[in-house]
Amino acid sequence: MKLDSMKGLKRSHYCAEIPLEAGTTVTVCGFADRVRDKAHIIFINLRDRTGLVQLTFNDETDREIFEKAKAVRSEYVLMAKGTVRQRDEANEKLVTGAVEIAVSDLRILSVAQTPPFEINTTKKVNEELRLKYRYLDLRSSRLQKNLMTRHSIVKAAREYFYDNGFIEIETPMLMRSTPEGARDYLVPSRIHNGSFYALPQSPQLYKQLLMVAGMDRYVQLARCFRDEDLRADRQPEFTQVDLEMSFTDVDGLIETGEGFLAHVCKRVLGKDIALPMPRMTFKDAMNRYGTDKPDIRFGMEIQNITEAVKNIAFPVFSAALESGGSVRAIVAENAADTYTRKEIDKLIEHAKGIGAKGLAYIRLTKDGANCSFKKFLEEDQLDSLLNTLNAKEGDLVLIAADKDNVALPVLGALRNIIAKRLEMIPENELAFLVITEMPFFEYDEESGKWLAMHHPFTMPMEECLASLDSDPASVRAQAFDFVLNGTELCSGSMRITDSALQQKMFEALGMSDEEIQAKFGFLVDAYKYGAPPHGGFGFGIDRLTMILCGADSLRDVTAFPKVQNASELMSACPAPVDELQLEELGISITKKEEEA
RNA sequence: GGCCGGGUAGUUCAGUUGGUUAGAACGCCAGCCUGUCACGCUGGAGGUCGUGGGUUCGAGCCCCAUUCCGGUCGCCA
Repeated sequence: MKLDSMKGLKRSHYCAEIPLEAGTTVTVCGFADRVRDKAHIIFINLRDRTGLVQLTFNDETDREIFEKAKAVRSEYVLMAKGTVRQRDEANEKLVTGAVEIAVSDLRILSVAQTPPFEINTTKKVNEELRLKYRYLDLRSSRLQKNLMTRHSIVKAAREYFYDNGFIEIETPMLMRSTPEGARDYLVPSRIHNGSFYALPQSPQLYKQLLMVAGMDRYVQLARCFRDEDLRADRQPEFTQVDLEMSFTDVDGLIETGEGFLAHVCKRVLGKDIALPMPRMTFKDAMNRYGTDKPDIRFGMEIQNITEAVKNIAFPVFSAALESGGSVRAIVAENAADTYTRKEIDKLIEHAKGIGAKGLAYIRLTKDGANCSFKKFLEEDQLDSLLNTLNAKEGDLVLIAADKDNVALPVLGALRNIIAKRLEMIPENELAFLVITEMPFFEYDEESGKWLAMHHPFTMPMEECLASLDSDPASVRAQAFDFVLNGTELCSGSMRITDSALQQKMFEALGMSDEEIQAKFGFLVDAYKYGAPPHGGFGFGIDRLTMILCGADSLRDVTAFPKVQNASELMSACPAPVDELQLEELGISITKKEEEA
């Protein structure tokens, strides 16, 4: 087919933004969405990123244009000039449904093969196929809407921070590898044979140095990279609203974060968020929800029933108590019908999968209590326990007896699973939560060492400084997380600006002087030249967008996402490179040995 | 690396105890239709049942291996 050119035409309006007044002349362009050929009259829905408008062609009006319209198929790229006309019967489903365009000039700018799947189908097309043809899937109104929401969020973020005195500064994408934390993506250096750059996991060190440099308030929409396994809410490259500010404290940082989120919600959703947001210490969050990122849109809090079960001669309980653990429970209201014996077994299997030795349960059906440790109960003990738990007929009680670092996360995970299953979670609610007083250290069983939970430049809380050596587990940091609907959005902290204290923290982490000098020498040196008190945080824009769009996966709010094995299906990357390229870099590939 | 789920026309799915020529809907192609809007009607084309091997007279179905996709645990300061 001979294609037309745009010559002489210029778009006057986006499809869904044409004036709804009859008689207006408009020129629109886009893709043919659906074509309805009625022999002597043809309707074409024209689609662009704003939406749809109906083009009308009549063989009596203009035979030539009509014949051209007859050739149009789905996804052809069109440009049409015509007159807006009132419809006899409006299509309520379209923004432009009250009118149509009687076309006087039609240009077919590009033809299209039949796409491998329908663009705006209600069917759930296999994601693998959609990712292979990502550019086609991105034509769907769902993904177009998500990307535009993402744009609005980014725009609102820049507005907020620019208006509050933050200046945007770009930090390097090629930087020094810091082996702490996540695995780095490495980039070989051609000039320095055998040496590597790393892609940033975050601009952490650079932004701190910008405070030493006196920039006072920095912000950046920073691309970050982590070479770890993917999840629905984890991509190997992602974007953070990254910032750092001087002459502030934890409260100042949290207020800035709150203001930012409130501004975004107002701008993007038109929603007012009540400030300040609820706060909870890390310890409370663990005790009440078994996680450092609780979803507080529903209850089912974890209860400590250690005292209440003291006199029950159930060996599992006593064993847990003897090993310094506790007995914790959740009460799932009206869950007894859904969770049959078989379903409970599945829950127990899941609990075992995440470290529990088992689970005790009490299922309160209308025929009485079905209790997994009934034979260890004396008279009245069950009633008394149920009373303590505030459990009633129809409820399901799940009990975990173990060390706190097992029992609590297990119940926390089950709490989420059950709530989802029982549809207890209000979909449209935005439950923000700030977790404060995060622990400084985290014990690594594997190496037997204490590691920095956030990062080693985090400022401990002043009252904890004395117990640095004596009781590392109790040391809390001037660090916080923002959580939304059970998803971590942001981590932030005040930084250490005192060289002596920084030295002490490195020592507590078991790092030698040589190690410190080699890895962070430039940072340690910088702080010797005067550093204002400062701190900062990074907000995961992808996750925030995902939640505000109501999407289940980051793939739905990322233009060209990676799949679970970190490859990209459309361009098929990563991919091998030319021998010559490797030679220049002095790299030879050793194939991983196949396992026997 | 472990565990769980999935892969059958272009798409979404069905496919009985292993048994005739693997079906439906949508899409596509052709014809008809002057107000459709998920248009309608008639007809047609379209299949390496993810791949490889095995069991069997016979495999979409059973067994083994493998690959791809998803979820999850480990991992993610």
